Amino acid sequence: MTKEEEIRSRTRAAILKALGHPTRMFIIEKLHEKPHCVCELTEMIGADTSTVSKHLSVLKNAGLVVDSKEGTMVRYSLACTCIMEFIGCIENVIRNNLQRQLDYFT
Amino acid sequence: MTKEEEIRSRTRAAILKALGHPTRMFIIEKLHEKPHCVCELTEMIGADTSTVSKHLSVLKNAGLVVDSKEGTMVRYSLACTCIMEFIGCIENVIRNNLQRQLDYFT
DNA sequence: TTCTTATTTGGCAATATAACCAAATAGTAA
DNA sequence: TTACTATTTGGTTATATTGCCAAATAAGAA
Repeated sequence: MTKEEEIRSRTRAAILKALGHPTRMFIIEKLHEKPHCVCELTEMIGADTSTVSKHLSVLKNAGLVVDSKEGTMVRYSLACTCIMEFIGCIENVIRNNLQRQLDYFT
Repeated sequence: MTKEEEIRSRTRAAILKALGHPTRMFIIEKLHEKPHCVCELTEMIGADTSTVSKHLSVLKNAGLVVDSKEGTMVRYSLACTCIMEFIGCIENVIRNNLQRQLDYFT
């Protein structure tokens, strides 16, 4: 593994890692529908506001969402629209995984 | 968040999480080129064989790679070909992230 | 300036992850 | 059956992540 390959892998993994949490995946799905503020997302998720804020921070640092101030409220939007397209592809993997589990118990 | 939404997010996150490590991203890239056995990947990565084996296990459990036995050797192949397509999209995010950092220091 | 609302950050504890090493397992050759 | 090679699994330790709570910060209204 060359230094370039390591940096490339590390950089990519950092972004994928940001998506590797249920709450953040939910946020991405909701932002794909339309932009939301922290309090809206917090209400839908049902966790502490600080927890939601931290997840948004992770996504923002990864460059997957962007924010914009509107008074005291911060509105978050999806910056990388191909995620849900990729998720569509992931559904096939999920389906195959479930089928494999089903076959295992049959 | 309904129960369905939670399960959906959790399932998707589990797969994205499997991609959230530099070594596993490297493996995905190499398997995209052509199938490899553990010893080949271990040589390229430079980590312990057991470490590489565990990473492969994570990817296999996520349904992203498949394996096939050939004598004592196990050959791993990419099962989800759209990953590298998504990585292509991620390159834009990475570029934007770097640009943002550059702007910050200028 | 003070108060209110929204958001972010720090601290802490619990949980999860990842690396190496050694041992165990699996398949093939002798 | 034994020996060899490749791979997987268990144990351990260190690090990273995540949730909640409390405190701090930011923006606007009064």
